[in-house]
Amino acid sequence: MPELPEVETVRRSLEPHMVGSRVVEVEARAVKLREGIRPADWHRRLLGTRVTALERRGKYLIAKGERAAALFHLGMSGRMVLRRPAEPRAPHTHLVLRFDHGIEVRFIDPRRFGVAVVLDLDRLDAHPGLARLGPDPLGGDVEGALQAAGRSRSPIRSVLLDQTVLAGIGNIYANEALSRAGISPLRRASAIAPRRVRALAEAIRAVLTEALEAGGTTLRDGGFVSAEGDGGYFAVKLEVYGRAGEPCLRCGGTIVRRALTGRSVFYCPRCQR
DNA sequence: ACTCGCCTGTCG
DNA sequence: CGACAGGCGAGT
Repeated sequence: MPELPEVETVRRSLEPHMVGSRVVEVEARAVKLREGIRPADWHRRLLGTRVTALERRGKYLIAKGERAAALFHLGMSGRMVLRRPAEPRAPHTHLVLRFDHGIEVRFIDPRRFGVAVVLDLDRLDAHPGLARLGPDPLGGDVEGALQAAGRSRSPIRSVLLDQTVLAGIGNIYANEALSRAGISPLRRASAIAPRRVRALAEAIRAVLTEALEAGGTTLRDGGFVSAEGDGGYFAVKLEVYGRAGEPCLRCGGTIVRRALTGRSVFYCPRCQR
């Protein structure tokens, strides 16, 4: 579900409630996620710790504590929410951290593709998910990253989903950036002229910035919400994602959907080449 | 560089 | 009922 704008939205909504606060109670279920929750780790190493920072790297969130760090990834269906202890638990609540101010942070993940793991502070960079992340599209050199990947003969959509190239882009924003840049998601990365690579870099920055300002993309299923429970309203600005069969906003032609390596691409065949 | 598997939920 | 879903890594 969550890509960079959604994860950053969650980070911002959690930050004031986590940073500077102390974990006074931990409830952790031994559940198999992409990286499973080990309750003993959470109790031994995070209970009693004050959180000093909440950072995002790509689609990962890192809560740094005084003695250890907690690494989260929301996978496809993960959520982190702020709740009062008396409020009922949503199904698939796998981890609850209660803070000294009385509010709980709950990690919920029905499909269990997420990550919630305790790490040594000095071994964060050794974590396989973090070690090979490319630059952040909002802070790093997007054009340079695309140029470096520009020899690839893979379809450009696949390159944009590669987290070692740029960290944080998922299927929605890959499709949207390509729409804005007028590039077919099926085009080989190596066959994009330099000026169009520049346009794509700008489109990536723009779409992620606008989506973040909108508080992320909440589709009709309402799957994504911030930790405060708010949906984002970028869905109304989507040009192609989820719009198969609908008219292209530019040329009036029909948006098509097709499978590419198992995942959908959406594009206007007339506007995107 | 693709395919598949991991899971549950929702929509047509 | 099948198709599909915002991700990712193992295996080939």
